[in-house]
Amino acid sequence: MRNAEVHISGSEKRTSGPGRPRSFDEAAALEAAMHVFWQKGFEATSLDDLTKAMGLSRSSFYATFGCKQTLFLRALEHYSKNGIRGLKEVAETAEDDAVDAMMQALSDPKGGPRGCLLVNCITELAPHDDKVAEIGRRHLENIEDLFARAIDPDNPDAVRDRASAYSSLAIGTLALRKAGVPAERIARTLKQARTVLMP
Amino acid sequence: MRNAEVHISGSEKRTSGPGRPRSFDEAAALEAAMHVFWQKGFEATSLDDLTKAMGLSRSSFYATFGCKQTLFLRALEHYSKNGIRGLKEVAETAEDDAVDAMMQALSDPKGGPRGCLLVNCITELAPHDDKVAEIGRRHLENIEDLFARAIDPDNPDAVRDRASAYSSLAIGTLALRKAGVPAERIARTLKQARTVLMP
DNA sequence: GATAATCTGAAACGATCAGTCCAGAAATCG
DNA sequence: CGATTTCTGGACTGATCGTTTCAGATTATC
Repeated sequence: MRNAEVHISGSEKRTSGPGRPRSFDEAAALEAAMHVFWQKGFEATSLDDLTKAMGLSRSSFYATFGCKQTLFLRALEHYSKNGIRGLKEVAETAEDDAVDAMMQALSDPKGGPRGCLLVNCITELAPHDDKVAEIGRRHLENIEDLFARAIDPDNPDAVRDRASAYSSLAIGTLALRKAGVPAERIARTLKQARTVLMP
Repeated sequence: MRNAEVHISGSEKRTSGPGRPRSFDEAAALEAAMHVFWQKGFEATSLDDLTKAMGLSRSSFYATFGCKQTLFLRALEHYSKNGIRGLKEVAETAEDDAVDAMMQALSDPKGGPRGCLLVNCITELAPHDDKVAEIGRRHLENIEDLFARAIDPDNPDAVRDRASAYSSLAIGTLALRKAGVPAERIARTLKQARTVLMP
C-alpha cells in the first residue's frame, strides 16, 4: 500500500527533498474547490467536479487533501477568512456610510447570485453537522463585530443588537437574490432601510 | 405492464368504484413528505425516507405521486399555502404590534430550528431550478404583501420597501438560528430592532 | 545511476440512489 | 362469484457516488 493515511488538518508541506515536486499550487486548488462548493453546495459537488476544477488527479486529491469533507471544511475556513478581510476593507474604505456599504457588499457578492458560501452551508448542513455550524456561527459573529465597530467604534458592545439587525437584514436579502429578485431593487430597499428606517 | 404512466400534476381521485380502496390519506402523506423535505432538504431525502414517513410502499408512491420531483413541488406549494395562511392569522390576531408578531413568527418556526422550508430550498436549489425559484419568489412576495398590509392597510404599495426590509430581517435571522444562536437572543434582537430602530 | 517522491489515468470497490417491475394478497363493486 | 383496483414487499436496473489501489511515467536529490 502507498498513501493510505488521511490528512485530517492542513497538509504538511515538504519544502524540498528527493522525488518529483508538486506540479500544482495547493492554495490555488483550495481556492478552486471553494468556488465549486460555493456554486453547487456540498452534496451536489462530486469528486469529478472537484478534481476537474482543481486540475489534479484523484490520486493527488486524496494524497493531498484527505477526503471531500476535510477539503470542504478547509474551503469554508478559507472563505470565512477572506470574506471577513474583504468586509473589513469595505468598512474602512467607505466614503460616508460604512454600515450601508457593508450591507450592500454582503447582499451582492461578486460572481453572481451565489449568495454567501457560509450562509448556504449553514442552511444546508448546520442542523446536522456541528463543525459546519461552528464555523458558520463564528463567521456570523465576526460580521456582527464589524457592524458593531462601524456603528460605534468606541463602544461596540453597546450596539450589539443593532449590529445583529443590520447583519441579518443584509443576509436575508440573499434569499431574495437567489430567488431571482434583481440586485438593483434589493440595493434600493437596503439603502432606504438604512436612511429612512434605521438611521 | 401496470402503472407505468406518470402523474404530472395532482392525482385524479376516484371517489368510488370497483377494486380495493386507498388505505392511506393522500393529503396526510403529502404533509408527511413535506416535513421530511423540511428537515433534510431535497437531495438528502431518499425514497426510503419518504415512503417510510408517508407510510406507503414504493409502488403506491410512484402510482400516486409520479416521481420525487413532482411530489417535492407539490410539497412546496402546500407549505407555502399553509405558511401564508398561518402568517396572515398571526397578523390578524396580533395584540398590539402586528409587524413584530409576524417577524417573531417567521424567525422561530414551530418544530425546532429547521428554518423556512422555502428559504432552505431557495438556497439549495433556486439557482439551478427555475420552478423552485418561481415558487420561492411568489412565497417571499406574499410575505412582503402581508407586511405591507400590516404597516399601512390603506396604502400598502407605498410601504413596499419597508415591508421588504422587515421580511428580509426576519428571514435573515433564520441563518443565525440554524447556526445555533438561541431563539431568545434572536427574539430580543428583533424586538429591539422593531421598537428602537424601525418604529 | 540509484533512490525517492509525486505525478497521471484508469480500473475497481461497495454503497446508495431514483425508478421499474412483478407476484400475490386484499378489498370493493356489479 | 368474477371483475377490478389497490395494496405490500421485495427484487432488479442502471447510474452515480466517495474512496482505494495500482502500474508506469516523471522529476527531483544524493
